[in-house]
Amino acid sequence: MYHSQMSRGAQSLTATRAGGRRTRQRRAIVEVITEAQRPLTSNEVLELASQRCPGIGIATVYRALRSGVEEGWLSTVELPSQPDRFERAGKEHHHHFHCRVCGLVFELEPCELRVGGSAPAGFLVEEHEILLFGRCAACAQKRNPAKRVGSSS
Amino acid sequence: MYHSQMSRGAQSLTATRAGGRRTRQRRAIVEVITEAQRPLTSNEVLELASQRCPGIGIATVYRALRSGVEEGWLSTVELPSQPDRFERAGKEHHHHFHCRVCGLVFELEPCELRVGGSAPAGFLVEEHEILLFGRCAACAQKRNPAKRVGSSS
DNA sequence: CCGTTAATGATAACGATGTATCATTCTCAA
DNA sequence: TTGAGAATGATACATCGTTATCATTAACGG
Repeated sequence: MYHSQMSRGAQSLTATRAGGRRTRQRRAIVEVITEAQRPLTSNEVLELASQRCPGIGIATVYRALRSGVEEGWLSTVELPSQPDRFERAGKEHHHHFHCRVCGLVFELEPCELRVGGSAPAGFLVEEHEILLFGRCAACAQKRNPAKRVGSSS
Repeated sequence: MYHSQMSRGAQSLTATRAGGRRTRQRRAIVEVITEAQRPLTSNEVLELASQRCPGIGIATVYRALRSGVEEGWLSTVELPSQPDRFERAGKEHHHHFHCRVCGLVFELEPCELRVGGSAPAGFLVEEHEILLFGRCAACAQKRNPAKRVGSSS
């Protein structure tokens, strides 16, 4: 083990491949995010990825999410008083619906609203965010009976 | 000091006044929030109230904010990745503008948008929130020269 | 196959926000 | 005026989401 090729892999390659090594963990993470039809929290990613890749750790999830955002294929969905969620980047401009019953966040149809004019004079609107809160279809159905509208007692 | 009225204030009054005792601190807190034309964070409240009431502590601010919300005269303004802000309750339905330069949050004009239809079928929209991000008038003006729009180098 | 070294997983540490504790001060009804 | 106890201020503590540390594992170019 101590001859000729000691200096083999030394400083040979400079481009280790954009996106890093293809590990089971990273593949699982990319898959669950791609297949989810809604933005996922780090914990949701962990749980889903664990099914395909048992033993995967939360640190790995955070690392993959962070580099995904840096590499540009992931985008962060921030809602008030909620942990960050992540979805694939590059979709059409859209907003989200937060179900207060099950806590899931859903994507809404692409948004063509122009809100520039709603700010006071002199204000420069660079971006807008619209959030809807309520019950998703599943939860609205489940809870409907309990939600009767004020018939006397 | 140890006669007749030992049992005076014992369990005499049940109604200590809704809203509690009128202290300098609470008065200062209510004043700064009332006078501010925008929602304030706990720290902003602390700083502003400190001017009228030197030595006031952050715990007092948090306590007053919490009971203000419980009593109903204060409402919480939550934006993504931001600490809670507080404004007087009871205003017309409105939204907020978050200046990315100075970080201040401003109230927008009352909102008459109806967004019920934008959710998928079966979804029940109970509330909506609109956020604008950009530069407030002051910051837009200050930074304008630096913001030139892509004239070659 | 081999070695370099990036990636992993367990977990400690972190920063931010907010709450609990507790001795002291101050309000306010009597 | 008085005193019960609400409110205060200093600060310890709790929580949450996330990042850093570090020894171990494993991807992959040669």
